[in-house]
Amino acid sequence: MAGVSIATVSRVINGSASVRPDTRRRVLEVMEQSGYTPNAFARGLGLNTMQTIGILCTDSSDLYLAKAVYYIEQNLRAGGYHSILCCTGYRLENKKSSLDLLLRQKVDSVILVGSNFIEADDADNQYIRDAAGQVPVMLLNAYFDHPNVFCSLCDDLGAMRQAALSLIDSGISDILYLYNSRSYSGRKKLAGFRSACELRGLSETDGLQQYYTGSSADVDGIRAFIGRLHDEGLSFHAVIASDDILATAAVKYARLSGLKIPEELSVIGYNNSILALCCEPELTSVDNRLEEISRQLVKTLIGTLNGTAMPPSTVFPGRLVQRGTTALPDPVQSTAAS
Amino acid sequence: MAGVSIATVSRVINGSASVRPDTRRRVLEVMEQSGYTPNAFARGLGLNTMQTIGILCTDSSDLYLAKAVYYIEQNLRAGGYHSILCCTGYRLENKKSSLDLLLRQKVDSVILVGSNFIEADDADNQYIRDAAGQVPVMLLNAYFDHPNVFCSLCDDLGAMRQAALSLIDSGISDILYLYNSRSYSGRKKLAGFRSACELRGLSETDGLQQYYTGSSADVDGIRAFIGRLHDEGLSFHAVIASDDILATAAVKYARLSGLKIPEELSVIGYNNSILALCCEPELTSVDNRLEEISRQLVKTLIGTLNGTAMPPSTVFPGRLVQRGTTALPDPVQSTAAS
DNA sequence: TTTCGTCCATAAAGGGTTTCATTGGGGTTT
DNA sequence: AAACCCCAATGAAACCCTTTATGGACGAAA
Repeated sequence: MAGVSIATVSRVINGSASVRPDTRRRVLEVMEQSGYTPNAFARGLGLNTMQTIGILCTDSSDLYLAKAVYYIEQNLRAGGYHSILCCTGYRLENKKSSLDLLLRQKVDSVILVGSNFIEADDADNQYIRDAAGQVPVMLLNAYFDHPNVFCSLCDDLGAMRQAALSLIDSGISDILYLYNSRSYSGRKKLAGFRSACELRGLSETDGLQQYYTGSSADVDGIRAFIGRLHDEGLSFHAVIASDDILATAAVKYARLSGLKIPEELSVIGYNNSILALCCEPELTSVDNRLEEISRQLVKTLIGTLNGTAMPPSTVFPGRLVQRGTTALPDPVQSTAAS
Repeated sequence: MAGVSIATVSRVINGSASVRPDTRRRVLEVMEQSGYTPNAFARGLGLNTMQTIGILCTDSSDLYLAKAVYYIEQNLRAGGYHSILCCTGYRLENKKSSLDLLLRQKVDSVILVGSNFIEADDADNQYIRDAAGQVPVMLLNAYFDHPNVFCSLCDDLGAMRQAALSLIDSGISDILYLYNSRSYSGRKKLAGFRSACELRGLSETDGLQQYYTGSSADVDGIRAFIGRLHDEGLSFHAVIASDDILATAAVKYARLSGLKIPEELSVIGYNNSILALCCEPELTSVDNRLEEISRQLVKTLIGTLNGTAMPPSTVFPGRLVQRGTTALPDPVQSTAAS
């Protein structure tokens, strides 16, 4: 207005139609000196988007998921999107209602992080299909085959199989696989462990798959659990865990039992988190490429929103990072935790 | 419309003016069966708010800050607000531009989490004052005296003083205080440590304040750093660290040097994080009441947004959680990590 | 002179909220 | 019982601030 025009300002802001250079400059000048800022709500109303993505995370205080959220947010912002975070916990009802909340907020898409039970009772996943009817739905580290649902994940099964194979091929055949059955990824990795056993004809080691049912933060409880397994006669010379906390507890168990690591007990964790570095000795752990997975997810999302056809899923291979809790022949370099 | 009215629907939705009960019911009924959802953008335009709070976090992948963000989000959502997350890193420029981004997005308030350097060069804080001119600005665990700026924090200084006093009074006078000088809270806690030394006439122990300048995630580097300090002739029988990672490294140092914990070396960490439980022995650590601080912050925020006059700052006392790395007489109970 | 393009202004959505005016019913006064 | 008043409930319309479709003005090329 101060300058000369009215809706031309809009064209200047959005760079939509052609505006004569000096007109553009004049408008920008006035905008500058008057401190004008376009109203985001009105803009949203007109464009029907506020460039906002909903991140639906079960528990962003979890070490691993927090990193996921972090990477996602970074990439989203770099792509010009805002992230609205929503922590749902693990109860289905809360997930549903939070998702509704986000959709009512008119987010452009929803990213599900740390969603367990994706394959549990398939009827439980109807809410995902419903959401996919409205916006593209992105799944981090989970697979779900449905139109308008996109996934970016690590081949946890393969990575775990590889880790188990490494141990077996180094001569250790009694391996305790430790996981939390409530965790979808824990079960997925279990399949990888089983696969490795079968490949090497160790099917009789089935008895060495144990799940821990307590709180995943109760390190000492986990340690005691392992101790009880041993006392009950279970014999094992290696522990593979579905996350670094469980593995850390195994290391503590070994220390308190006087077992030498890795001579008498090898331990492999998962996620390659900071916990792996806090261990003494440092923990061998599987790096599941969280940063790459996250980046790819956002890349796929933005491509989709721009109308580009994107592959419905991308899978990255895992990577075993060897440190002090194993003595594997494989000359994998030790690397900083991700 | 389907029912009978037009703007009455608005009243029903907002519960603003009085609507006859049966009319309300009829409207709700139609809304239900027609699957009507008010358009969030239009709503925002009319009300000039979308009930959204910006969380400006330096690094939400940090164990401690991730928890902070988590608690804040939980409380905000319980209060009917959405959280838009923005990770800025530690560079001032990024903080400023991210804050602008949020304000342009018309958030109702901004919460700063993990903002170091709050008291560094005061000119650097102008952006906070500017923001406070537009919306209430909330500071988690930092103090800033300015109109429309509200703080909720733990008395880290006092808590650290108390921790140091406990050690000193148990007979240990050569204490190494370990921190990262880039961290605002690390310096604040240093003041607490100094205060304790002065109170007990231990001013000559000033030499025992050491800061580590490397990456805070490089546990082994920190351990080596402590080793060098020792090799250079520094003698200490206790380590107090400004976070649990540093303390964990101290424990690793002791183990590798063959020092018995706590007989030959006592260690106290800070934050009472999961790392404290992963340590062997478990780490004595200061709990700085993150959950309460966060809850109070959101409470203050929502009160302020509702027009209630709120205290500009609330301070919680810290709490020393004693575990295996100290042998203090103080009969404080061991507690689960927060 | 006509035609075509470029640049810009006018005006119509976009979908709610809110003020204001209207209606009607119940209680009070006479 | 009639007149009056007041208040609760509702509808009509202005408003919030952009975007975008439409069309007009103007200059250049044919």
